[in-house]
Formats: sequence, C-alpha cells, structure tokens
Amino acid sequence: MATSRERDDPLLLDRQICFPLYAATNLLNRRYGPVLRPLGLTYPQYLVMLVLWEEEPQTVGSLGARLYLDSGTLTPLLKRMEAAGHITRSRDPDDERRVVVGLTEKGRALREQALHVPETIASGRTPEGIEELGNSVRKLVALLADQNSKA
Amino acid sequence: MATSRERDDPLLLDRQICFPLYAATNLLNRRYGPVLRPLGLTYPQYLVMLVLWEEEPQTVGSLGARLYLDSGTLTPLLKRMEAAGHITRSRDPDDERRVVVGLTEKGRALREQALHVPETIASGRTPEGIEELGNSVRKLVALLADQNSKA
DNA sequence: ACAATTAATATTGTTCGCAATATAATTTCC
DNA sequence: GGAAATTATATTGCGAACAATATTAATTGT
Repeated sequence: MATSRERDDPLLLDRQICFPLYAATNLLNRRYGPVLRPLGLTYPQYLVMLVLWEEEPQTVGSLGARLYLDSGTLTPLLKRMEAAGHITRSRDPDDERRVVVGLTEKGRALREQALHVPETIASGRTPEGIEELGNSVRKLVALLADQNSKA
Repeated sequence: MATSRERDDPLLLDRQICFPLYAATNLLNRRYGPVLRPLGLTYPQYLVMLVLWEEEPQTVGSLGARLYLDSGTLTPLLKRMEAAGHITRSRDPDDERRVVVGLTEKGRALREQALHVPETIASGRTPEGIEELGNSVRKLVALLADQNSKA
C-alpha cells in the first residue's frame, strides 16, 4: 500500500516551496531582532523606516502598497513608532481620509546608526548566489501580488 | 550632497534580501488562508500536520526542530489543534518532561482533503525556475539555522 | 544518595498579521 | 446639488512568533 513517505507524495514537507520561505523569514526575523533592538525598532518597523528614508512623507496606503501590508497591521505599528518618537502622523488637510506619515528629527538621525545594520546581518558566510536568489524571490513576490490583486 | 536615493545606498529597500522573503511569506500566507480554512487549519497548523502525516508521533521538540519554531509558539498552537480535534497531546510515560503529539482519526482522515492543497495553491502561472528557487532558499535556511545555533 | 546542573515544555508579555467590519471623507452620476 | 458608490483609514478579534522566565523531570558529579 502507498505510504505517506513516497517520493511523489505532494504533501511531503520538503516538497513545499512555501515552507523554506516561511522558515527563512522566521530565522531572519530572529537574527534582526538583537541588531535592531538598540535602535528601538522591530523588523517591520525597520522596513517602514527604510521606505521613509527613501521618500517622505508617505500615506498609510502608500506604505502598505510598498510593503504589502494593510491598515490593520500598519495602524497600530505606526502608532507605536509615533509613541517612540520616530515618526509623525497627521491627517492630510487636502483629503482628510488620508493619514500622512513623516519622520521626526530623531527618526531622520536614526539613519546613521541603521547604516551598519546590513553588514552586521550579513557578517559571516553569505550563501553562493544570494543576489540571484533575491531577484528570483522578487519575481515571485510580483507574481503573487498580481495574482492576489486579481482574485 | 549624498541623498538617500543613491544607487549604492545600503539601506535601499530594494537592496535588502530579507524584504522579498518577508513579502513573499506574507503573500503566500494570505493565499493559503482561504484554501486551508475549509479544513479547519491555519498555515502553521498545516505545516504541523504535514510533519505528523510523515511521521507520528512526534514530541513538541522534534516538531520545533523540523519547523524552526520554539515551544512558546508551538504550545498554544498545538492546544488549539487539540481543541479542534486534529491531534492528541500526552506526557511521555518514560520521560515526563516530553509531550507526545499524535494524530486523531479525524486528523488522519484530513489528509485526503489536504491532497488537493498544493495544486490549488499552484494553480495559475508558476514562475520560471521555482524548483531551483526552493533549493536556494533551503540552503539559506540551513545556513541561517546553523549560524543562529552557534550564536 | 543527594545537591547541582541540564533538559523539555509551559507561561507571560509584547508585537505582528489578517479578515471582517466600521467610520468618515470624497467622487460620481443623475 | 444630493444620494449612492468609492476610497482611506481605524477597530475588533483571533492566531501566530518570540524573548524572558518559570516549572518540572531527568541526569550528573561527588
């Protein structure tokens, strides 16, 4: 009889593409934690700062579009960042539905310290072809985002 | 003066390898949700079932080692799965520190329905070289897990 | 044998992440 | 110009995910 360990079993954990992505994300998040803690940021908060350091101000919606997160996630996260003094939140006078997110001086200054983060994370052996891997996952993200938006 | 938009800025969001992994995981989780809901499973619960369908019973520790999760995550998750009737939890009589996790009949039967999950998720266009991508991410996971354990 | 150490899991507190829903402002369309 | 539809954000409720700590059982050293 067929067992659950057959090579062509579609449910083998090691055949799931999703699982290594899930595991890598958890492991990376665990690695970023101690590095970002001295900056007073969590990993998703760090991503918000990366976006704001590139372009500021942004609306909640534009941040969500860039990071693939919705307001249910962003609103409380941004409130915590506001309480920590990193960002400002205010209604757009021209369209009161929008909330405009900007950097405080403290938030802008934090960029200097954050410059060390990437190399700190990458210290130690970096796997072969990490650049190519990044590009492949970016394509996957684009495809998933496109398919999700159509569904 | 140097702006934050320079091509070699280490803080550009699009240069971060971590971000596409994070985004892909979120997008995939969002896609699995509706597919798994009829089975009464969340995505991490589905992963636990995949492991148990391969080999049963398992301890909390062996599940955590396989999925790169600790007891703080697994204990409440397994309790919810027990409450849902998918699994059993009991102390190992030979070593009362261990909690042994097994499948109920309902949990075993669920495998039939789960057989359709992978193809349902993969329906639609699959990106070029998805196999190779899986292997690359698996290598990254192995490296990260190794480095984290040594730290 | 028994105190000290180690191992396995559980608990607590905080922060995501999302679906579903609610609220309020703006556009559209007649 | 005003009702209806749309847009943008917020709220609620639930399920992860993890650090730090606690609890209990097994193992080790003397």
